[in-house]
Amino acid sequence: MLKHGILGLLNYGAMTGYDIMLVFKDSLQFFWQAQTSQIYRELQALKKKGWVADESVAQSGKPDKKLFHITDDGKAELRRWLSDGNEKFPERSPVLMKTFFRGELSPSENLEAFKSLRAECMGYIENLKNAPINAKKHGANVPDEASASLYWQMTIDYGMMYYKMYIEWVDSCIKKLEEVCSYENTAD
Amino acid sequence: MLKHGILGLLNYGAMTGYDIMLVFKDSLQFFWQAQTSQIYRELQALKKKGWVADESVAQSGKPDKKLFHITDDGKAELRRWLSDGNEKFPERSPVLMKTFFRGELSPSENLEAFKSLRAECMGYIENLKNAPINAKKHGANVPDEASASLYWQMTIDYGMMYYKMYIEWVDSCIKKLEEVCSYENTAD
DNA sequence: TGGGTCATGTAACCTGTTACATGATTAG
DNA sequence: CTAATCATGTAACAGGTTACATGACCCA
Repeated sequence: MLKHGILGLLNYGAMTGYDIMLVFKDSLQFFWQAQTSQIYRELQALKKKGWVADESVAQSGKPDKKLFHITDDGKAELRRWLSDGNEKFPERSPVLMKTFFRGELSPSENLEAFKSLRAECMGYIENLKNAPINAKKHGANVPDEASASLYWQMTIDYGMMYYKMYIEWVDSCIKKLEEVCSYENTAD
Repeated sequence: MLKHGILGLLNYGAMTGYDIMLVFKDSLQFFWQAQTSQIYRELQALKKKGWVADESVAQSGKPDKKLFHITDDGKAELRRWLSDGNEKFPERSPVLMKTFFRGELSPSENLEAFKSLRAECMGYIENLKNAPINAKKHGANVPDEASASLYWQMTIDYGMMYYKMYIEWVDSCIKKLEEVCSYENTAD
């Protein structure tokens, strides 16, 4: 998965591992986070497969950097991946896994957990609002032609709809738990 | 993650690896799928940590089975995990990763991909509607007291809201692509 | 007699996480 | 002088995937 993400980024232009890390942080982090160490490892794996090639570039006043660019084989692989059907569902959710078993804890403990989850989601929405600004920071490394930015916008739309739905769900859980907690209090 | 899911299930009662696999298939598969081989491996790991214990049970006309049950240490670990804050966001989305790079393919190819994604989601919704029925198939292995089923219902609610949101999103993508495709046709 | 269900796993591999390690320049 | 930024990685570990392997019973 990460391999193809990197391939897709290099398809926009040559980049160093460090550049790729920055783009992930600013533009893809809301649906995929990647560790720096993993990016460098995947870059080596991609090179071994012949999908990317690199050249060292000396810089004055900065350490040398390795510029990676996509090869013809890499482009072919990128297109193969894109054409190769949809990714399988469902996506794993650690949050739901925990929710499923919350019967083991008290309603008031769970209520607190959902409240903090809500606050976290609000933060992510704020973050997403800055996505268009973030993307402009590295103009060259991110799609700017109309066709590419159309799809980039789709992912942002998804993020917004997703977090809004998430907050609605969390609110419905909070409501249910507040009811349970109020029964408990009146029973005392 | 899987470790704690298994621990949570065993907290409802003793089960074999095979039982656990069935519960995953019928009740948790919409937010977590687990391979049989992985379940058996995790069971061994859980045993090594002293969180579960097993006993062999001979059966007439069937192979022997290993019944696993949770230990006191296991219960303590389950509660520790539940109390230990929320799982980190965001969850990874392979579908969004692919969407991001679709500029490389033609709008009509992408339109087809979204249409098949839509059909897939509809199937998942139908499946989720059967979740309550599926859960009854293994009564003993799934929560039935009011407190536990409250949380189980929350995960189903999430699933429903999630897939509805997903279909809305896919529809908005389809609409955008149909516009682009119609421009292309009139330009010919 | 062939497929489904019950029942258990091993081995190799791939992907992701965490911790550690280095070193120069530049801005406050 | 110190923290941030640019720049590159290694090692160990944890978690998930795929393929393979076995064996008995039951039903059609």
